[in-house]
Amino acid sequence: MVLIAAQSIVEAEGLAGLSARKIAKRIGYTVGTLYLVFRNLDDLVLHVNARTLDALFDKMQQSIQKCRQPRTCVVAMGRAYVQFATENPNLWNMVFEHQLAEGEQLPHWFAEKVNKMFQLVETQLTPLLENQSEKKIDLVSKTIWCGVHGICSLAVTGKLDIGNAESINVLTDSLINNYLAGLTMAMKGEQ
Amino acid sequence: MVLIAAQSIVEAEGLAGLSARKIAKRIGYTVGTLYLVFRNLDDLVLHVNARTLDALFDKMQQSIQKCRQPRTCVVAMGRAYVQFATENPNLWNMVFEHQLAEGEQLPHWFAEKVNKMFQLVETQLTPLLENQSEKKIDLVSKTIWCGVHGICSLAVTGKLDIGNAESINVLTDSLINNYLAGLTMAMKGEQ
DNA sequence: GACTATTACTGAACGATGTTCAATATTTTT
DNA sequence: AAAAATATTGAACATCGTTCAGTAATAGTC
Repeated sequence: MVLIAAQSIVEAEGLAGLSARKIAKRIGYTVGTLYLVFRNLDDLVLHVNARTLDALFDKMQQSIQKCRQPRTCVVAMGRAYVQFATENPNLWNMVFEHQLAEGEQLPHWFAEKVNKMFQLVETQLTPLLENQSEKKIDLVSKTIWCGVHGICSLAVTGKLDIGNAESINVLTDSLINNYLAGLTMAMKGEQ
Repeated sequence: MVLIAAQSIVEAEGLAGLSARKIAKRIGYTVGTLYLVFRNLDDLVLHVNARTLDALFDKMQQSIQKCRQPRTCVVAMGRAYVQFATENPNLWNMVFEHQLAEGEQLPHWFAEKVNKMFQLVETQLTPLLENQSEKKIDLVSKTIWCGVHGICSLAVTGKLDIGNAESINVLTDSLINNYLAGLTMAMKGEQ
């Protein structure tokens, strides 16, 4: 209940519009009750973010059902990521906007969710980088995903004038396709 | 005075640690005075961010003094961007973390500063993409810069376990070099 | 059904936040 | 010295996250 209420507030008003009293009012309870369910607001936000990551993971998994080649699968996942971010800007943004207080650190189950998503990318990339070390595969998937994330990030927050929704896809396609092209070319050169 | 005080607070404690009263105390004034200088805290943060962008621009401009080839210049700028972000994580982070209230929108002089930085990248890329349209050059420079930004963003905020400082440079180099390699290959194929 | 133990929830309180503005102090001009 | 202009204050307001003694509701036991 709390999470659903918090989620809909964030969807409408972003992290800045979220407050304990607003959540409580929406579910018909008082503020104190929230602190019987969650340690504090940080903890609550973390759990909303967990749901967002789960939803994002599902979208990305769905996106690779119909593709055959590894390269097109990675592009499909990139587009799924972009689509999710642009369709749920406030929820997606909060995952990265939110920072824990000085002493605190991310719980392990949160890092695991992020890792699970990376596995998805790595799995697709592995056949493309068959005779490469695991370290190299890790490097490549992180590079690609950081890149896609950067495009989303600047587009969604409006810090960079990227243009309409389609031009975000153009950037993403360009990034993934050319990067992978350059990479496979470099691999052939090594052999 | 206000900006310098605010800057040093953000450097030490991040945007979350910044408050009007804390700035006032540091410069020996009371809160009210701040509102005679800036419209509100958003406005103040915007001006701190402007200084950060100026400093970043300088670093990037310095970084291309010693390079000859366009490709190595772009890599040098990427590394300069990464270095600045990792050396000034809180200041750099605030530029992207901070969001204006619902109705407000970024002043034009802020967008211009961002644009000026992009010009730097585009200028370096132009000789590499000689017979390409301006639109294409724009696409390429945005793709590269979004990518580099994504790497920095996830590394600095700690959302993704990237490892030591040097491995960020490895990611950046990999991104730029392979992307540009794939791109120039595709261009040759077209001719 | 009456009594107890357990759980669920309240709402007032605390300190800190951004923001405003009448009142006061300081400086400059006449 | 008086007047005008500028600079600064500090108390007030609404809102925020967070806590916790106290009350209400439920479940369990005899």
